[in-house]
Amino acid sequence: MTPKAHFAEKLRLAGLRPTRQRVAIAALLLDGRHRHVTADSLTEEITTAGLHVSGGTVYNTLNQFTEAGLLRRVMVHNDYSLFDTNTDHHHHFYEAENDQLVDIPHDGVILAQLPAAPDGHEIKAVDVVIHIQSKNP
Amino acid sequence: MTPKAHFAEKLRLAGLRPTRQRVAIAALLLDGRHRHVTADSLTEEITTAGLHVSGGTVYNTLNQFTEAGLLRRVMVHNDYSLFDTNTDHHHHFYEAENDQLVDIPHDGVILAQLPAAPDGHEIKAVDVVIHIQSKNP
DNA sequence: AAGGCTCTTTAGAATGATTTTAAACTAGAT
DNA sequence: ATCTAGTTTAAAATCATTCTAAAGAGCCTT
Repeated sequence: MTPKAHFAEKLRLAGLRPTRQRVAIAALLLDGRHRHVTADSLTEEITTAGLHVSGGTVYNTLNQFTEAGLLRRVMVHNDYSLFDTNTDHHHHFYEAENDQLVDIPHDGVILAQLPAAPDGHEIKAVDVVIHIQSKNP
Repeated sequence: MTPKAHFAEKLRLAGLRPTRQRVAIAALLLDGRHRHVTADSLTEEITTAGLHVSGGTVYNTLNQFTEAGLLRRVMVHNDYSLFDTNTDHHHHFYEAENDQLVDIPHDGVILAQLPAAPDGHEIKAVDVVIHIQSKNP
């Protein structure tokens, strides 16, 4: 199976029509490497790859991939959106000084006790962000 | 001590010059009630109180109060900033459907094990957000 | 392989929260 | 009362993201 066909199939399974743009972005983001991207950094990657995708489509695609569970949105500040290509259950260190996000392995944080969700609700996800700063002395 | 003097003192202790606007906002936000506000909802409160503070100052003040530790910024989405008047260590339920944020009592979530911070770094804060959704059946 | 229907992409305009600006103002020290 | 640095103001600017209307492309049916 060609790589292109592989990603097209992946998109179909996710309920997304495999357009040229979505396949190209999937090839960049869904190749198994674990990293964090922004609309901006992704656009750079696309350009570097000698391709062009309009800004609106980059945003749409990131949102659609996230909704489809192919990406995960990480909340650390309100400046712009961050997406994690690792959708496995894991948490993050965040260093505000350098706007640096680092994955914490799955077993690095253990939640011994979760509160019950409010009546009529269920837990969808648990996000843990550990804010860190460089030590002074 | 008049209420005004009380809040002025509180601001001085936090390293902020107690201006008319900051004292007014402190009186609204730092009275001990635990709640979540946005720049917008705060502006409404100010108006309801028969006062006026310019938009820029509302934003500046929220940022300054946060930096001074009088408020806490809560990260749940990238649409606008949320501030918590409760600065004690606690976590949140977040229901995206209604953009509803609910405090979890301090002992509701227990982190049994924290990972060590990366070399040369120390942990500044641990934020836990439990995303919830209403149950279908 | 052509037609058609719907979904998608595009460039550019629009939106909206937040920040910046430059001038007017004020808290607090002298 | 006076001075100065910090603050407030209204308005403009910024910037990530979304929206728009028209052009394009999957893909199903002939």
